[in-house]
This record gives sequence, structure tokens and C-alpha cells, in this order.
Amino acid sequence: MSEQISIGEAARRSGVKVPTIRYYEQIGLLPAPERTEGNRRNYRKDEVQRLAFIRHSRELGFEIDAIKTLLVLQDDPNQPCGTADQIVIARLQDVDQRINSLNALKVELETMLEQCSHGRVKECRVIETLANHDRCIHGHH
Amino acid sequence: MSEQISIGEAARRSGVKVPTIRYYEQIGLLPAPERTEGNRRNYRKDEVQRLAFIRHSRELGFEIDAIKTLLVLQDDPNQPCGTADQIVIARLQDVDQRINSLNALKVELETMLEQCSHGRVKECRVIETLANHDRCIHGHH
DNA sequence: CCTACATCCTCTAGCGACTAGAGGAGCAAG
DNA sequence: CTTGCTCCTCTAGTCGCTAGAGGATGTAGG
Repeated sequence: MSEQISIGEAARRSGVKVPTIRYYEQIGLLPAPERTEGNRRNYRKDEVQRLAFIRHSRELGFEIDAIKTLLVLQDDPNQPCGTADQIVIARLQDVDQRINSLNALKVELETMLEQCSHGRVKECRVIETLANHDRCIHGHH
Repeated sequence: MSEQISIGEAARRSGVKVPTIRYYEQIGLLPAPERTEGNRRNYRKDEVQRLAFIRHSRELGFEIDAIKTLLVLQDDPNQPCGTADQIVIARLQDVDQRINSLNALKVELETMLEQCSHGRVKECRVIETLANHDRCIHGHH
């Protein structure tokens, strides 16, 4: 017969924590597995594989809903992959936006630090920049 | 006497939404303002200023707890500004890390898209890359 | 066989930083 | 006087987990 895979073992193999696996089952992202006589979850290899898929997708920042769609696609290999493409493209745009705003932020934070005289709060540019958004790098709005 | 500033007006001036202002009061980030006869919040200019400070800090990604500390510093101008510095430095490191991992992500997502033949899911690299982390850009682990 | 101890089970509540909605009161303009 | 806007409080929901209580089951050693 095929191997017995406990939830702990599945966690080790997939890199998804035990409570998170149970959570995924609860929200319907992962189907409920078979149980042993003692009522313990007993995973099959393809379920562990599915967990790894989920984990990788989460690492790439996909939302649970997007992952659900991706999993449906994976289960039906004759579907055109345009939907998957679009999910990835949307995520890519999101990532680009985040990178841009984080870069702007980085500049602003660095400027704050450079201007700080390391004296008292009274003449501290850090506090003042936070207080007075107009003077900051983003300018008026 | 000084101007009457309703919560809606304070929201408009500071850029913080009305329910968020009430939330900030609830968690003790913003002191409870005076009330009018009709039990409405009545802000003073310095309170609106404080809201703008909070908003800008949030935009820069500072956590509420960090902002609490920054506000205490702002209120006591004779304190050395080293604490403020450290908060900013910590945030800067965090931002740097995020930028790095987002850039790695971007590359991976782009690679996925480039390899996709835009056919069926069966031969789609997008789905396969997600399923098979080993083959992805990050390599084995 | 007994005892530790690890692992598992379910269930509920908490996190951060809001956001949404119910149900009602106050206020200004027409 | 009525319409419609803003305001009030309160509770519950969002996302993706994480933590903890309280108990059952499984395994290894003595």
C-alpha cells in the first residue's frame, strides 16, 4: 500500500506548519484527507505535493483566492492557461508598484537620517519631517 | 476663540479617514478631544497636526507602537533624538529587505511568464513552476 | 505492563490595522 | 417640517495565520 503520511510529516515535507495545514483544510483550500482508526489525518503524496504548491504560491505573495483558482487550473490540464497568466501578471504589477513605493520610501528615510544632527529632538529633522509632510521629498499635495 | 474642527473636517485636513480617527482614539494613539454640547468631537489644530504626523508615519510604514514612541519624543523636545534615529534605521533595514525579496520575486514571476507558451495548462510553465519549487529560480533547499 | 513524552485532535480567541454596517441622534438648508 | 448630511456608539468582519486550552492517541524505554 501507499505510505502513511501524518500531518507532522506532511508539514516537514511541504514546509507548511501543522496548524496552517489544518487552517487550509478549514477554509477549503486543501481537501480533507482520509483519517486513520485513531482519527488522525493521513495524507497521500499528491496532497503533500498540493501543499508544496500552495506554499510556493504563498511565498510568491499570491492570495488564497488566487491560489484556489490556480489549483483548479492545475486539476484540469486541458484548460487554456490564460487565466493563470493573468493572475501572474496582476501579481507582477502589484510587486512592481510595491517596489516603486518602497524605493521612494527608502530615499525619504535616508534623507531623514542624513539631515538628523544627532542632537536633541528640538532640532531633529527626523521628527520634523514626520510632522511636516509638506517639506518631505514627496512634496505638497 | 479658536476654530471648531469636526471629525469630518479633521479627516479632510489630515487625510485620515473618520472611522480610523475614532479607532486611533480608542487604542490610545490620539487623545480624546473635547466634545460639543451635542456630544461631537471637537478637535484643536494641534490635534489635527498630530493626525497628519500619524498619517505620514503610517505612510512610511511605521507600526502604531513605533509611532507612539515617536509622538512621545515629539512632545519632549529636549530628549536626545537617538531613539527616533533607531526607529528609522530599523524601518530602513526592513524596507531594504522587502525591496530585495520583492526584486527576487519579480524576477521569478517574469521568468514564469516568459516560459509560458500560452497554450494549455498541461504544458504551462506557470503552473508547473508553482508545483515544482525545485525547478524555480531559487533552486533547491 | 507502566510510564513518559511526542504528536495528534477540536475548539476558541488573538494578532494588526483597520473597515463595514446597524441603529439612532443632531443639525443646517430649503 | 422635512430632507439629507454628518455625527454618535457598538459589534463584527477582514486576511492569513498563530497561540493556547484541554484532551486523546501513539511510541519507546524500563
